Amino acid sequence: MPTPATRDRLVAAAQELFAAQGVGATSPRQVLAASGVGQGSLYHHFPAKHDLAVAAVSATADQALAAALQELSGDSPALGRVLAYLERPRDALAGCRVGRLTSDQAVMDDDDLRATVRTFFDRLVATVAEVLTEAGVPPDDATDRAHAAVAVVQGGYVLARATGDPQAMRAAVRGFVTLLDPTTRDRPDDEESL
Amino acid sequence: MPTPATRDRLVAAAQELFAAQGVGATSPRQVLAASGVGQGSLYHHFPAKHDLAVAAVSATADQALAAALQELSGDSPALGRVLAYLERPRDALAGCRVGRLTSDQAVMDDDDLRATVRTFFDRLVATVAEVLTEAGVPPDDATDRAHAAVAVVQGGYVLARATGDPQAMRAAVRGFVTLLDPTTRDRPDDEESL
DNA sequence: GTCTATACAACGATAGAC
DNA sequence: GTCTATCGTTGTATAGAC
Repeated sequence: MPTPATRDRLVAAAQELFAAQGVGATSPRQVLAASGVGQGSLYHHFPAKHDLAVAAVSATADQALAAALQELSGDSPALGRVLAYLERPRDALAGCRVGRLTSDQAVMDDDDLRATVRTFFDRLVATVAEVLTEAGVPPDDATDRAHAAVAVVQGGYVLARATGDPQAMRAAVRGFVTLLDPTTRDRPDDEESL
Repeated sequence: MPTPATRDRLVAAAQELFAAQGVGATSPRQVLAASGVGQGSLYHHFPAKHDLAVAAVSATADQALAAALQELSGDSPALGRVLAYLERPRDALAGCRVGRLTSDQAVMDDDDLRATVRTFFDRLVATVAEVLTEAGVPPDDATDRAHAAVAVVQGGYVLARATGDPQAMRAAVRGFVTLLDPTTRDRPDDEESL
């Protein structure tokens, strides 16, 4: 299909709008305007808003999960990979594109969308737990710490958005990392330090 | 004023609806229906939805902050007070009434509402940091760990809602607590254990 | 497959009687 | 101070020509 892929333009526009304002707060009309497509085309490709939302949210979750799994895999030391995931530079003020969906009523009321969000976090936490186990943490502790690690990042987004300060997320991560791996205390901060 | 306080009924109904569905997703009409008040009464007390939202969100934030500060103050050992805050039983699937507002576009687009949310978290984090300092943690670490503690709770809400499992929040808190205070490892779990 | 035009409900807000 | 009735706009979705 050599077509300019109207469908892909719609999905991409929906992903951006969903990330910026949430699913429930984004209207099909806005997606049309942002993508430059006509009314009928949208409803040709996606019979209802639900169908567009499923396509866009799935794409966003897939992309986010792939990025995280990328960081968590590899041959470098296991604990270092977890630290890399925790300390990855993030657009803290924008919030997590997947995590934010948990307070979007339009998402939680839709079985398909809720399942997508659930799968993302189930896999993310399970992977972090595996890597921590590989790092020598006992399995039970690894599961709890994996939950804590993912929660610190998600909560860091909340704090950063609430206070309007991206440093709030960095402080939260730092507070957790220095407990998880005390040897990081004397390490130079390798991120932008503004 | 011996009146049945129509205004209070409106604010209370708005608080519940905001907690359940968010601010942007709640219409004045729903507040009317839930409170049993007439159209004109709402707009008599609150000229616009913004005014009702400010009253309801402020009340919710005030109540939530008072509850947290209550737990964090007192004469018991400082570290124990932080643990009490972290481990307090929470309705994890409902989400944080204040934290969830950070992904509500209607809130973030309103200067007054955003300021209310910000003040809540600024004060909460500052108080946790003070108590940690009182517990003997160096000031810099105390600030980072306070951010981490509040973030773990907020992220615990996200995980619990995402997975549909209240235990996800408990796992996240446990993962953080055992790092923050290793002596808690051998402690019996004093909460309801499903 | 894409477009313009339109339908119908719910939104936030106002008017004006009581 | 409270009510019912209504306004103009935007939401989701459909109709039907091209």
